Amino acid sequence: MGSQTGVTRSGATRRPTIVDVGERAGVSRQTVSRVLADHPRVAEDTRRRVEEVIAELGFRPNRMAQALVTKTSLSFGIASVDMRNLHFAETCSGMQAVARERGYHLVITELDLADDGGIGTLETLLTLGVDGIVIFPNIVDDAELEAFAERCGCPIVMIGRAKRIPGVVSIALDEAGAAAMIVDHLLATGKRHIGLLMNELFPRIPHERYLALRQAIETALGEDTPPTEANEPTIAESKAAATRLITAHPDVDAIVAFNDTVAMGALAACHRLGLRVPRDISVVGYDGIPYGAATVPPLTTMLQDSFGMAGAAIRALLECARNGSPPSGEVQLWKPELLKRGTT
Amino acid sequence: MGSQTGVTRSGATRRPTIVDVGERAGVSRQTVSRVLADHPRVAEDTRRRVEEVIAELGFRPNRMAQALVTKTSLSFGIASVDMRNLHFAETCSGMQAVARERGYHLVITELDLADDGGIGTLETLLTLGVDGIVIFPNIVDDAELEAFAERCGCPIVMIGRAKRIPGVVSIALDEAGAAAMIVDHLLATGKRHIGLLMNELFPRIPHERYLALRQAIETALGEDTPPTEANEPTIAESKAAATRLITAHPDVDAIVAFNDTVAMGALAACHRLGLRVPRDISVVGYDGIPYGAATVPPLTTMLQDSFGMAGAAIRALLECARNGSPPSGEVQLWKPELLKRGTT
DNA sequence: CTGTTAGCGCCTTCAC
DNA sequence: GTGAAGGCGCTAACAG
Repeated sequence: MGSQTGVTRSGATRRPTIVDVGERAGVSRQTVSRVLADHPRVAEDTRRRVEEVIAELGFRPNRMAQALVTKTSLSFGIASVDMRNLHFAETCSGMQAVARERGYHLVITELDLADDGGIGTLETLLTLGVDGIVIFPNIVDDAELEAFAERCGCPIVMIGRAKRIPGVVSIALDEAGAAAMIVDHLLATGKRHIGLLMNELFPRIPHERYLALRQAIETALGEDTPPTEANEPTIAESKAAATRLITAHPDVDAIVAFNDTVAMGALAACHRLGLRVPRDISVVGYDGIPYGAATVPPLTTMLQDSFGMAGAAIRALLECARNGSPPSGEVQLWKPELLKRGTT
Repeated sequence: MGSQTGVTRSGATRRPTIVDVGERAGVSRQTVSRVLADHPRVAEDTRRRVEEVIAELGFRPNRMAQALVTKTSLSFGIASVDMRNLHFAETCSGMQAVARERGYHLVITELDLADDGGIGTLETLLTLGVDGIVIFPNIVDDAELEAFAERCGCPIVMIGRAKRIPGVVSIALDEAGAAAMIVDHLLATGKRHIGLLMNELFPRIPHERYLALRQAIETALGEDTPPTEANEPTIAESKAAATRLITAHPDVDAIVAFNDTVAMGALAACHRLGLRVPRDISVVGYDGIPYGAATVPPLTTMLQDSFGMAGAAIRALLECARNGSPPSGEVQLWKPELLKRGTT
């Protein structure tokens, strides 16, 4: 007997294949394949018949089989440092929307830094046949990433880090511009002693945000190194770090935090210490996460166009996939926007 | 010439295959396959030689080719209603950790409700060959989901909704227990007029949380329907809804919100209205998201063991995948824990 | 212990 | 316009 859409030993119905469709429609499987691919040279009559059978059987082509022969999986790999990061979640949602429009899906994973400093995770994505990779943010060693980019045979985009690496597209905030805007704003509101709460999660890479803020503060105030604490970006750690910062430097009248989570921890610490915000002390974050609107007072933050950046990342990958060209190694700097709310 | 690891037309190096490895090690590709699978009947000597060549070439097996023949992709599909939901992000991170341990990866997607009310998205996951699906939370029509579960041939788990659907494992909070704990706690702290801020994002399915809370309030206070507002779970919408609720029902002295995001919006609204929390009004959320620790005062919330539930979901899928059995249709109710903080 | 044969489901290249 | 081979990279089932 020929193949037959029926019941397998396990009791589950076997999914129909193009052969099943072909037999039922009285054509070869090749013709079915042509219909699926919207090939022009198919008789209108044949096409309709095949499409009917496809609908009848609920046939859907096996993407893995397609990928095996076309070498195109219609999937992208997304490697995040921490999926619980809200800014990542928003970016992810944006990437997914753009990808879906074009028939792509996303394999999302957390970088396992213990394993090869993250390269192992990227290699694993390759074995899945992804057509491109987004790293968010890139904390892989530059040299290793460059080597990987060269041998991996698929385009790579990193979000959140402005660094020119051959074969890698970089999409990031204009940190220098952002820092200048924040410092200007704080000075304009009468602040003079800016303290920083930075992220030391990834000591192996330089903190562009930190460097940019320090530079902006030096330029504006002529000071040298601003008082700085570094901590993991959790509420509890940020509260503790902010308390340390304020205790050690009682003259600090403004805190710039690595991101909104850190800023919210800092804000809570200020309240606990009995400081009035923004009168005694200002607080600024980065990212523009929704929860910043719920604090008292609402958090001033450096808004990132997560959705726009997410779309740009996927579009860059799609572009490379379409014309087979390797990524240009370009750096896209996105204009920041300071959302002035209650904490400044 | 035989196959040769070299440069393709596009300039990218072709990934080596088991044939390449076999040729170089002087064995058949089948032997390489055995080494990969840790098959016992391979000469120690041969195994070592093959492993050397594998390392030398940087060979990694093509997962799609493996999946095509084994009918096991070592992947699970995760369908979320909204990836930007922080509770989902945490669950996702947990699922990913457990899955990775067992060599599985996750294809994460948002349910496209416009397309077949979500079934289309699930069908797409099937074409990718996923070995199981997690729906979070399930907002697909019950009858449709049941039909899908029957024909899809892979196990399905839904998180966040306690409903017995044949062929679907349900992992959810014990809503009745949670509601009783909250109401008891509010009564114990002297509150008498509980208002609800619920989620009407998915009008097509009953709100277990709402029903449970209403039941608990009726039981404890003998009241009928508590004052309720429904809104999308954003900060802004929640602020507005809370304001409406309080304005319309000035005697309300406690608000129970659908989740922490809604609760944070409500808290902000209370502050804005000049109400003292918890003295004038209490606020309770659900989920235990980290940001609840940063509000002033910190948010009282119904803690969910996201990580535990995530692990249970993946483990249920792994179990089914391992012994080929369909899911039992069981309902796992997880014990809630009330995290009493400053807002009550 | 190892090699050979036969596919998994699909697309590409050629014939007709 | 359509069909018949051939193969993507891998594993299962036999041989030996």
